[in-house]
Amino acid sequence: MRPIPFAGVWGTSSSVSYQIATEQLSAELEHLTAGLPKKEAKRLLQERIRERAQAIADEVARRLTQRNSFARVEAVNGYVNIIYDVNQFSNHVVQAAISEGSHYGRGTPKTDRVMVEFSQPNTHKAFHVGHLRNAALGDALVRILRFAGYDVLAANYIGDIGLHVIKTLWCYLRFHRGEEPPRAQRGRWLGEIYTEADRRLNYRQDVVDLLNELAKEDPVFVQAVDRMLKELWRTHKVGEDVAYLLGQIAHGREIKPDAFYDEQTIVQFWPIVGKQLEHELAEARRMAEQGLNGESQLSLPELEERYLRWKRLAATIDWWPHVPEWQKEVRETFQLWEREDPEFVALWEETRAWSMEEFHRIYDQLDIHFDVWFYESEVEDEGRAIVKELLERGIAEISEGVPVVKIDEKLGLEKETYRILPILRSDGTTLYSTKDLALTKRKFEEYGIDRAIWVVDVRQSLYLQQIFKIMELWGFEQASKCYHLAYEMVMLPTGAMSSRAGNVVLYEDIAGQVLERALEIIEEKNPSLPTDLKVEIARQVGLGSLKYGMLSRDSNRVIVFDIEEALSFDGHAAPYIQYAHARACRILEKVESLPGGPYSFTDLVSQETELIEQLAAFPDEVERAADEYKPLVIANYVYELARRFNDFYHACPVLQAEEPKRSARLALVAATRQALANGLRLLGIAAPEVM
RNA sequence: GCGCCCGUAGCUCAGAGGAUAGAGCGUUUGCCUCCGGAGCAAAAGGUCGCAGGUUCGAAUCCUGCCGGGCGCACCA
Repeated sequence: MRPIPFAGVWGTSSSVSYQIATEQLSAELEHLTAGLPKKEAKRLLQERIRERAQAIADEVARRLTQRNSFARVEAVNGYVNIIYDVNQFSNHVVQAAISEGSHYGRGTPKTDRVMVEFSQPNTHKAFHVGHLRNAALGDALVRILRFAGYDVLAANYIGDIGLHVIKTLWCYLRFHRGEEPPRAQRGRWLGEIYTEADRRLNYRQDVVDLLNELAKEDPVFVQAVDRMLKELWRTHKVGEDVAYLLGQIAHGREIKPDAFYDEQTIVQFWPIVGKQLEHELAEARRMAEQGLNGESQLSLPELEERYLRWKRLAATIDWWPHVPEWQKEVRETFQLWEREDPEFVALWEETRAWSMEEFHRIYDQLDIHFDVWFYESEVEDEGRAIVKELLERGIAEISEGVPVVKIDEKLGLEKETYRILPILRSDGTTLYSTKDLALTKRKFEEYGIDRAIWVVDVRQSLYLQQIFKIMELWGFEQASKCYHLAYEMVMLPTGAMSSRAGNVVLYEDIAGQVLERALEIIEEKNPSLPTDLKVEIARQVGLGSLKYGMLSRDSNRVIVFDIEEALSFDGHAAPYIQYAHARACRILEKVESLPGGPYSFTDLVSQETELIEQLAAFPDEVERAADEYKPLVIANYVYELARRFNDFYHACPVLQAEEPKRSARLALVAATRQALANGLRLLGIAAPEVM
């Protein structure tokens, strides 16, 4: 049984006659089709079943019509369609939406308590559009589950300690001590320090990665290597390292960052590499101008990209000799944290507050709220105790000096599935897994939850399954109630975001642009509004649009974030839906009060029936979105509702209509406005009354 | 090597085993004397990656292949 998929009729449709026909005919057809070629037999079968299904449907429809309990019962293409009374049905839907108001669509209260952990930003790092996808998704999920009737706890888990924090603070102390960023910029400033730290510490690897790629993919470069190395030898006399480089590149073997005898080799070699890349690029451009294919197998954009990478690295080639010493300093800095050095802890607290201030500002702006705040720094000790316990109970063991859980082995799995998870560093410092085990235990023991949902990037999929399995091995029954809501990453047209490579779109930058654009449009469309209202509406429209872009795509699909698209408020986007809402408000504003029901929904045109049909679907869609953890369902729903409302709006005058049509249409507008507002609210998107 | 995800219109994406696969952007053409044009109407655009299978019926479920992305021991 399913709704009839035709606009304008309401009822239930059943394909049961197909099943009956198939059963009835199966024996009979076996000998009928005997001896026929397979294809023909199949066609005959299909034909007969269709005929029989139609006959059965006719009979069922005839009998149901005689009883006369429905408006109409018909048989079409073997389906039995039971059609309701239009006026009754419409009144039921419209009056429900009006009388239930902001509760329209709500599910019955459930006893399950669910915790949704999402957002999880790292302090000392930048909040970018990838984090926005997570926040929008998690927040919408919380709102939907709540509306569906669950008892929901929204939890945030701040990454306020870990290697990234240590690196940032090392870089601060080493290179930026005493610098004071402007107050509103402190969070971002820390993020930049982190990027710098990361670039410094990975510098050798980045240089070597580029060399290895060139050796592997650029035959022209490989041909020129001999000459380049001779030049290096002639000018700087670094014999052993030249031999090493030549050997590795000639034989296609990987160059290792720490295999050099002379700290200066790469420093001297780098400009020579640059000259070669520059030469290759110039050559390729010259050939392209003449419309010829160059000798290089790489495309012009690839050559350009490589040259740019070289150039970036060349700007700080003096870092090369220092990298090992910096790495050592970072380990020492980690010890300051482990020893709880008071001065260091004070610095950590201060800088952490800088990031938290920024996060709170962002959450306020986005209208995202949490019931529970967890911090990684709070579960370190608990985590270490758990590792000890797991070791004692034989679930964990020491392998190559590292405490690990060999999950497949413990579960008795032959095929490698969950593999091995380290749960503490060999030097005793904690890992993400150490802290996550402690946190998960706390969720179940202290919050009494029945289900735990993690809204986390799909790349951590294996990792989270490992955590869940360790909880199971440890004896937690709730392990089976853990669920990872995975979502794909946000990429840029130029590729994956990477703070080290310097191509990250920060949330605050894009939000700034979107707000500015939204304000411009309001200024143009509605110049007479008071300024602070314009600003507020710009926020609602701009950020709504940003969120909708994140929610209107399936979670397991990569989003390529395109600034142009984010700044466009036309078509399939939040402003379209908000605009429909504002229009509805405008009509309702013009009547003193909404006439009471029942209304006369007779002689409806298709735009009216389609709108009522969509209105009626809301409660089911909420339930489905909650069952499947899919805000996308609601995103699609509200768009379709707005679309049908716009069709109605253009086809059906409301205020000018004659009674009783006028009252019925007014009620329909009011009901639609309510459903639009409720649907948008579930996505965390505001429904402005004017825009 | 093992595992997960994606492949639908020129582009970005919806699509709950069911009737004629839908939107937006872009292109072309119309619509403000009429509740707000961030809108509406119309045209054009499809071997639903390929090949098998299950089914009365497959974009949807199963198997294999092709193409792309991601993950797999002390990052988070």
